[in-house]
Amino acid sequence: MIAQPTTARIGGARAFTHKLAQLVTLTPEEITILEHLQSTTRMVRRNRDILTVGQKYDSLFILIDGVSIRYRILHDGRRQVLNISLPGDLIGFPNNFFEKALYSVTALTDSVICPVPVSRLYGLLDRHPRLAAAIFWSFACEAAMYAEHLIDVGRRSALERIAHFLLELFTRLKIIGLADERSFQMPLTQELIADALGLSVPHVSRTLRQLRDDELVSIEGHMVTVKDMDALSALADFETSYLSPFRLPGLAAEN
Amino acid sequence: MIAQPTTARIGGARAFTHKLAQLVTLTPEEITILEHLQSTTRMVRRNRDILTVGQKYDSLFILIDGVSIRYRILHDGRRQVLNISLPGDLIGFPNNFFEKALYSVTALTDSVICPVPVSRLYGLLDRHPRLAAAIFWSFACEAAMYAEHLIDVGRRSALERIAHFLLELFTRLKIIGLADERSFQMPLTQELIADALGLSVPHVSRTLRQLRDDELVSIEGHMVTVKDMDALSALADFETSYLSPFRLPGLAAEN
DNA sequence: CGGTACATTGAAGGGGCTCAATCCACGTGG
DNA sequence: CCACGTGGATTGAGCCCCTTCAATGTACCG
Repeated sequence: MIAQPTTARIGGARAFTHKLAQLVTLTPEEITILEHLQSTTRMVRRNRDILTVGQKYDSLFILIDGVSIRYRILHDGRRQVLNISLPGDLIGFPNNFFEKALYSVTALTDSVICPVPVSRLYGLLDRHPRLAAAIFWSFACEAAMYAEHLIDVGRRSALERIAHFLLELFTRLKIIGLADERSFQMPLTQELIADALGLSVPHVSRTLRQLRDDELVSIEGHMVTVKDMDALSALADFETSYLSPFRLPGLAAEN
Repeated sequence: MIAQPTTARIGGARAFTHKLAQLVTLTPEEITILEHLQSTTRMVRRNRDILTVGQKYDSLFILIDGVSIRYRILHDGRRQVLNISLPGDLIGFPNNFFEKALYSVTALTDSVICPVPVSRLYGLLDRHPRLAAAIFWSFACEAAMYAEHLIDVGRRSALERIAHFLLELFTRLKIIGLADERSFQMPLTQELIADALGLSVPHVSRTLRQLRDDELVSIEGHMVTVKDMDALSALADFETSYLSPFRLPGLAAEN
């Protein structure tokens, strides 16, 4: 009833630059640097690892195109999806700051990524602090998503949880121009939604049905449409401020 | 049976410097800078906010002494504790990177904090990149704790969850010198443990009893002793690598 | 000595799980 | 063009882990 990852790509080459540009007014020079950062890309096939747990990495990756998940599998096979990366997201935090990657990251669709050596980032720290700070902010934003995710699984009912999940995904897709006014393509299977939200697959199915029965959303194929944004937001205790730009303290755009 | 926050302080004035020193070999100059950073401290009473949701902040805070929690309360009163800060931890990430603080942080014990203006941090970026990177790493470590926390509430049973929680707390306290070889003082009430792990208070109580009955831990007053580290770690799927220092890519200590 | 805050224990109920069958869409090959 | 295989979604029955509600116990404190 919902979705399965297809080979169709989701994303756009300018998502990363576009996201940072919302944070600080980029100078032409900075834009050039960013574009240059993204000049060498790599293709990753669906279901292949972008990062593998236990490996050592010296680069972060900008996800140019595609959808990927970071996850952990417990000894008995239970899986927890930790987060979902969309085009324009940075992959590898906090993995790359440890001796060995703590989690695997797998591409759900054929994807395009762009490696960014960490040494290069440290170079940015020096010479382009505003860019570095903007990247820094994107980590803060990711941490905020973690927090909301934690509230989801810790204290929200299945119905609230899925409502919140749909709204967050919708909002993130909209920010990068991959959602319509009120609808979007669901990039995840119900099994992945279950593993992200700490639910079982049958219960995800039942809960989605209830959201439809309550006329809060409609689902046709992979297309999810928010029918009553206010009611859904109220149900989920959702508000967008943790996803949208915001400010860089001490770093007002000088121009 | 377990704990309640007392007025007794937990912590030590050098915890923050000490933690960073484990990351990079600090030069005397860098140590001086760090100590200078922590020169002006502030007292916060038990049950007072260190940060309040919705407020605007231009500083991070180093927690010198005491224990605090970051949390969110939903409209109907359910609470999710997002993380627990111990002496030496930085408070205010990611809160201070948004226009308004997303969550409140409350002191559980009388605490000593030290404000660090964000502009000061950006100054560090420039002139002392190794220090800045070490601080940066502490954010990565916090993100890793978020991830483990998410696995706790998403995919671990109550027993596994509490086992993991105890081990993480034990390990963190040990790193800052506030735990013995196999035991530590529990700084949280069962209600706080419940709200951190997405459980009810009675079930926390029952589950702790089971851990005692199974001879995995013993609890006497506030004192928690790990009786069988291996069994407890196996139960919880716990290993310390996400908590302990590790490496700063591209930033080997030059001396 | 009574009050407050926290912990413990029990009984009953429910939300979500497990297990299992069925259904459906789609792609592939004969 | 159809048969079949596969991955995913749906639905149902029964159960269990954990919750809720409520009472009791206990330490500490003014």
